[in-house]
Amino acid sequence: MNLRQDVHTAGIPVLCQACEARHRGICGALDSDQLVALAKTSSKQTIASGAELVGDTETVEHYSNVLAGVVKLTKTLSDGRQQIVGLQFAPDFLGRPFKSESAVNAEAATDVSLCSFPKAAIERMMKQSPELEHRLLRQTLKELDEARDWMLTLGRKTASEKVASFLLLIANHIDPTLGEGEEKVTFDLPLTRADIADFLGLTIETVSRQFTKLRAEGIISIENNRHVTVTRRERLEARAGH
Amino acid sequence: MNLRQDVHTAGIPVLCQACEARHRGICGALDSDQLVALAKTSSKQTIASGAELVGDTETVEHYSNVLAGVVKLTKTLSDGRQQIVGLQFAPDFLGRPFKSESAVNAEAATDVSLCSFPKAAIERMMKQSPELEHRLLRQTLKELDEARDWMLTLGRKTASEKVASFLLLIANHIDPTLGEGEEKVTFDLPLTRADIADFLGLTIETVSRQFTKLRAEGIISIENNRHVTVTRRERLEARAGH
DNA sequence: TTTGGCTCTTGATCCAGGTCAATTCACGCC
DNA sequence: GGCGTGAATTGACCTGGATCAAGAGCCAAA
Repeated sequence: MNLRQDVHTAGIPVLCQACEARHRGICGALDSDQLVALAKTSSKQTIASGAELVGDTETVEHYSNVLAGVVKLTKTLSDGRQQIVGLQFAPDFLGRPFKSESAVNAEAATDVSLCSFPKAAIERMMKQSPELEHRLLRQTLKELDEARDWMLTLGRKTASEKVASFLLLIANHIDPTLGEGEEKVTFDLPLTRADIADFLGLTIETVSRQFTKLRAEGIISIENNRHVTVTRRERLEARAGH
Repeated sequence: MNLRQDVHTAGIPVLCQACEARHRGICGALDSDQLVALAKTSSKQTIASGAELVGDTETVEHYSNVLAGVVKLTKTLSDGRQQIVGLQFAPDFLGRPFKSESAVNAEAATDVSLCSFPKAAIERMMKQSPELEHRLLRQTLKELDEARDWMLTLGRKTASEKVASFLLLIANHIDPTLGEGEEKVTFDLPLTRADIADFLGLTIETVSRQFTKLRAEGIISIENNRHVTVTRRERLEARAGH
C-alpha cells in the first residue's frame, strides 16, 4: 500500500466487502452490518478508457465510488459541441441522488476501477443513516465549489490562463500532498488534448499551442504526449491568474 | 396571496416566526418548537440593491433564506475581471455549510428581503433533524445542476446563444408556471447590462448588441431598459441552442 | 430648466482564438 | 524493420467578440 492509498483510507474503520479494499466516499458512513448487506448486491468493476458509464437521459440504477482512474462528466449541444462539467477522481462518488435521470454523460477518461451499488440499496440506507446523507452533502458542496471555481475560469480567463489553471488542477488532484513547498511536480495527464479542450472551452489547436508556449518558456516539459513535468511551478501559478 | 406565493408555500405546515411569513427553504424542515426557538435569534431584513451581503474571505456567521429579490454570487480575479457563478431567487438558501469562509461574494442584485439565522443555531438543529440536512442536500444538488448547465453555456455557446439562454433562464425563474404553453412572456430584468455580461462571460457592449439584434428581429421588446417582453418565445428557444 | 452622473447603445477598429489544412509523432501490428 | 491509424503539432488565414471612443437616454438634485 502506497502513500496515496494511505491518504484515502485514513480513519476508515471498516472494510467495504464489495470493493475488497478500504476507501472513503460513502462506504465510510456505514457500519459493518450495513457494509455486509451492501456487499451482497454490489461489485467492483474495471472500465476501459473511453467507455461510457452513464448516458445523458439514461436511467441511473446504481451509484459508484471511483476507486482509481478519472471519470469525466460531459454535456453536449445538439450540434456536437461538448463541455466537460466535472472530473471525478478517487475517492469521489458517482451518481445523482433523488433523480432517476442523469443530466450529464459520464465517461471513463482513463481506465477506471469502480465499486458500484444498486441505487435502491443506497437509498434505503440513506433513510436509516443520517451520516450517509451528511457525506453526500459534503461531497456535493465540494463539487459545487469546484464547479463555481471553474465557471470563473471558463467565463473570464484567457487561453493561456486556462491551460495553466488546468495543469495546476491536475497536479493538485494527482497528489494533494505535494502542496506549496516543492518547485517541481511530475504527473501523467489523464486527458487527451481533445478532452482538455472540452474541459477548458477551447479547441485542441489552441491547447496544443499553449503547451508549446509553456515548453518554449521552460515552465513545463512533456514526454510521450502525456507525462508532464512542471519545472517552474511558481511561474505556472502566476500565469493561472491567482 | 397570489399564485406565485402559493407555489412557494405549498405543503408547508408551520409558520416561520422570524419571517412572519410562510416560505420554503430550510424552515420547512423544522417542527414548530424548533421554529419558535429559531425565531428568537433570527430576523427578517431588507437589503438595498447593490449592497454586499457576504465578502469573499469574510467569516460567515449566519445563514439566510431569500424571501424576495435576487442575490448574485460572484468571483473576482485580482485584476478585477468578474464572473457571476450563481443567482439565488426566492426561496433559495444563502450560506455555505461546514465552512466558515465563503468562496464567493454575495451581493443584492435587486432590493432583497432576507430571513437570516445565526449559523450556530442552524448547525445545532442540523444535528437533530436529518430532514434539515436532506433539504440542504436537495438545494445543493439543484445548484450543482444549474452550475453545470451554465458551464456548457459559458464554455461552448456563442454570444447570441448565451443571451437567449439568459433571457429564458430569467423568464423561467420569475415564473416557473408559465411553462411551455404561452407564446408571450413579460418580466423585469433583475440584472443590469454589466451584471448580465458578468454572468455570461461577455462585455456590456456585446450584451447590448445582442439585445438590439433580438429587438430588430422582433423576438423581444424592451421598455425602460428593464421591462422585457418575449414576443416569439419559440424563436428565442431555438436560438438558445437546446 | 439646467446640470451632472449614471447606464445603455452604437460605431470603428483590433486581436485572441477559431477554422482549415498539412505535416509529424507515437504506437501498435504485420 | 515498414505501415497504418489516430493523436498532436504547426502554419496560414479569418472572424466573433473585445476594446476604444462617442453619443443618447434617463433621472435626480439644484
